[in-house]
Amino acid sequence: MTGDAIRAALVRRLRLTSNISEDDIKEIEALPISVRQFPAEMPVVRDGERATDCCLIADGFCVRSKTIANGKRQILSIHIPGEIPDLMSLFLHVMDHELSTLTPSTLGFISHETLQKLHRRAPNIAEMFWRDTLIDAAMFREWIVNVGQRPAPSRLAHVMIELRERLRIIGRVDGDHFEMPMTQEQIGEALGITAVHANRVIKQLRQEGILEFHRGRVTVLDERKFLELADFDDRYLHQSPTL
DNA sequence: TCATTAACTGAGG
DNA sequence: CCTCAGTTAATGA
Repeated sequence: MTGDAIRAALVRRLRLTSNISEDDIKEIEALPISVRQFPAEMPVVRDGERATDCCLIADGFCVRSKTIANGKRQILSIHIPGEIPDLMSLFLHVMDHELSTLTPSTLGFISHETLQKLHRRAPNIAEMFWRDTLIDAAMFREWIVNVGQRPAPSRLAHVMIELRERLRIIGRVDGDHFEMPMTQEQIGEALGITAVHANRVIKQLRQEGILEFHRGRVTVLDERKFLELADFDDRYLHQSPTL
């Protein structure tokens, strides 16, 4: 995949989630990007590392996570093509968590220097990145509520629906199914439960006729029950651009 | 390797 | 007594 295709992934998302102008699109299309391929389950930026670039996902799924002293890992967020998961490293240079791939991924790296110059030159783009970062924080608040307060089946349904609604924006929901390329171990790490319990929860949703989950693909069988279980309100995603 | 399930255990309501 | 969830272990795809 070329730099052009990677910039296109970002532009596509910004067109759908913000009021980006044609001039600003030209700015983004002129950004120097270095492209790198990563295999599945590979760290991209490690906890404690000093980042010099921000990472734009062109293709693949990534997660942000933290690992505690006893080795247990908490997955904090899931990221999809068109997103810049470590945008905050532009101002918080030393990573306080890890970014890693879930699937083989094509990533574009934009230097902090380039982005800082862009911020000064194009305040509208700076505002869009501000907005992205605030939405990121809103998603973390929702994640905390999810893991801290919802029962496990609702936790799973909520994470699934959030992922689906974000995939929908980039045109990656196909009818009643969408990709969630995670093992049950990883789902457990996202929900704060063991892999065995994640399996029990999936089994329960399957038996209740709500969904099917197989090889990283979710198929929704009963949308009404699914929504009710997830207790999902998309307000926190702030999807429509401010008008 | 990952998914599945049973059996047992304990916390907590 | 019931539900939820961790642990362990066996087995299947």
